[in-house]
Amino acid sequence: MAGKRGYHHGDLPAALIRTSFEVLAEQGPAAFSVAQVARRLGISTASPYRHFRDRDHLFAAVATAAARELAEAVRAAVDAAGADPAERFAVAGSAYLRFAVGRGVGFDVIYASDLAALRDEELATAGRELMDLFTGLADDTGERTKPESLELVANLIALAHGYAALYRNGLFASGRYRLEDLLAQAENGGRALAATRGARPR
Amino acid sequence: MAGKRGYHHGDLPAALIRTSFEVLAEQGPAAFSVAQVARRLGISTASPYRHFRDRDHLFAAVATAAARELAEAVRAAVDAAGADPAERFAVAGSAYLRFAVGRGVGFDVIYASDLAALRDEELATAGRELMDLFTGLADDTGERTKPESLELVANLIALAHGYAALYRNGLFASGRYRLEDLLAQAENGGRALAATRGARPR
DNA sequence: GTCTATATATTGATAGAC
DNA sequence: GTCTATCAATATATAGAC
Repeated sequence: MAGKRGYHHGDLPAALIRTSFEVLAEQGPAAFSVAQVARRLGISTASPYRHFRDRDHLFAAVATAAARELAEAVRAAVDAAGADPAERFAVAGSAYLRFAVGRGVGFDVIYASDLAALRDEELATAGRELMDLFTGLADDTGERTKPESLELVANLIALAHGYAALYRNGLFASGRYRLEDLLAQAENGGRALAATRGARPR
Repeated sequence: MAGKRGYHHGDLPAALIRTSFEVLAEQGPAAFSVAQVARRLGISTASPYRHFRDRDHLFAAVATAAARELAEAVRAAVDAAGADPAERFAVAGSAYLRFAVGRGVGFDVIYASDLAALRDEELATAGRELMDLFTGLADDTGERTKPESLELVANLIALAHGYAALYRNGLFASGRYRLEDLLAQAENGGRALAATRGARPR
């Protein structure tokens, strides 16, 4: 397959998304560029525009894939965590952290305000399902009103995302911090958050 | 002062730092550029290089100023919060969030790994004092070993920074979230974190 | 469907005039 | 100490050949 001379790809759109993840993992969202992705694939900088209208449309496709993969990673981690709701909730936070660091993509990309303007249906759906996953885990931790559940989710996401952001560049990037330790800390934080009001049905 | 023809400034270095804050507040660290700062000040793009060796040295000066102002903002908020240690700790988190959103600068800039290579003594000192402030507040919340205190600080910072990052771009940037609500949520989160093991001397 | 070539914009940084 | 002018990178995006 793809044995002819010149530059070919069985599935360039898929290859573009895959390579975009590589760039994001190594340099983060801010440094992401269509040109760099094209260069890595050994294709011209014009080729991506045959498949994605512009930078943002490629980015949206990457964000959609990321939302799905993140949801899958969280589900897997939670399933492996046992039955205790607070534990499952806490593990969801560390799974987020691990994914965001490893892939260079987090909620900042998946829910980026720039991408919201695109009104991409697939991305919106993937994003909604991802949020539903987290709110479901929060609901299981105790009797809560809907706003209380949402606040709990927001706190967990903020905690995990903050760790990820500061690990990539900032306070925890100095080399004095090991990711494994931060994962454990984020889990402890998640447990503390889950322990607030109503954690166990009264 | 500065009444002569042509472009003058009583204190261009200070004006560069001030204007840098404006750019950061409006566009964030990723979009920060020397050229844009110069444009805003109505000076040539060459002028800043008379006062700062390069982009990173200007950035370091901004980060230093930010570290000091942030420490001041946290101190003021904490002083206004009363005597309860857990409350003071929680308020420090929301003060961080408010500052990071308003100024466009947080621990990602102040402790940026790029700037660490500069070995700027003033920045290092300001950064250390900022961390000491937070660890002091954490220590007051209960009997803790040093690693436990550091973990508590890390959790608070991550929580607050995550909110700030996602408010600027991401989950909370959609317009459906009000900053005041997020500030309250971050404070609740801070209280939950402070309530972990040893929050009150046993 | 991919390429070459190009137009346009922005950036960081320097040399040299005033 | 500020300016004009300039260079080299790098980016997005398009037109047209193959």
